[in-house]
Amino acid sequence: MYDYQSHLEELDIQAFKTDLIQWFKEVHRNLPWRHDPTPYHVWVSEIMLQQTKVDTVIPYYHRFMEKFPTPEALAKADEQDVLKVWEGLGYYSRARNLQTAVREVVEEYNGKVPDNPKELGKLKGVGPYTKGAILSIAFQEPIPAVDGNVMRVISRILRIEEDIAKAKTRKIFEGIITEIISQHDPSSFNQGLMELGALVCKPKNPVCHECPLQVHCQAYKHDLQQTLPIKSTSKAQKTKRYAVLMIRNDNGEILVQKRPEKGLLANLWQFPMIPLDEMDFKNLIQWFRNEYGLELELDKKVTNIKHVFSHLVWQLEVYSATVKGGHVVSDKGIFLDYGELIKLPFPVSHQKIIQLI
DNA sequence: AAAGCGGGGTC
DNA sequence: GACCCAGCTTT
Repeated sequence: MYDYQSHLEELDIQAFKTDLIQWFKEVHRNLPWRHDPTPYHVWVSEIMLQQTKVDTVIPYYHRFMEKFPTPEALAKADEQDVLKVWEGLGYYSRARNLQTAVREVVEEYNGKVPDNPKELGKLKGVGPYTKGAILSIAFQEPIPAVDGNVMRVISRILRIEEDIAKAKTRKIFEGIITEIISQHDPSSFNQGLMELGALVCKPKNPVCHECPLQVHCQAYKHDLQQTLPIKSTSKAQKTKRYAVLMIRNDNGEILVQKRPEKGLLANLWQFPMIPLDEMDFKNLIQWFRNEYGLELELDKKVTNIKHVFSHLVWQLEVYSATVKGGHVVSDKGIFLDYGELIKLPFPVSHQKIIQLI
């Protein structure tokens, strides 16, 4: 393993800080959560930005703040309404954990977001990165906020060849940032590293000729900017096949059901899905009779939908069908008309099916 | 330490 | 297609 410690000792930390912060103040993007960086604003934005690009987050952030402008407003909201605002953003446990944590802040901390690592880090959904981001950006505390950008930028600057996919590698970067972070403006320092990672020191084809830190960069010096950082690859996803049923009753209402409160797409809604690897398609009518006590009449296959998640792939075969009668169906589902149905949060894969109605 | 957890953009 | 994104929780 290459010795990056010598490069850290070699680094002109004062010039590095100055160059980074000055660049950030000159070119930083005008983002909505930067207008008034209260702890609540920073918190919500940082949760939304987890594994999600800035451009994707912006419209969600506006809608979220319009609907839940304060911790108190979010605390007393219905979880289904929070999920509806989050609909399409993904990683829905972020929204549920955020509300859980905000409720704790309102009840235990009088609505004030904790300004110390110990209490902040206990909040649901607030991990090492988010804790550091809130403390540095909202409270100007010199705490590292190490995300993928920071690991990439610092890997290149100091020629670090540790595998950034490994969990323990993050601690190496936290140690380095703790040593070099600006005590005077930790907010601009941390945001500067991330902004640089997003705009200049990109994963592929970094724009080194525009980089304010070029003179400090070991990767540039040795032409390793395309090689670093080192990141091991994850294994391929598995594919699961489902039949998805668009079932209308006599009133033209459609059967939907709420997903379980844990696991994939928790507490979101969907059209009934039958795993085709576990059951033969020809048994579907019988299965539906047992499950719902209704006589299903299949109409036709409407379409196929392939939906890719980070860890698996859904192959959906969408069928239209009808039942006689069928108004209320216990906790396994409910018949709703279009106007009622679109008030509920659906995953994107099933939003595509709603479009077919 | 590894797996589970979304969805969209880029190359 | 593969990669990656202002990561965290659970196992």
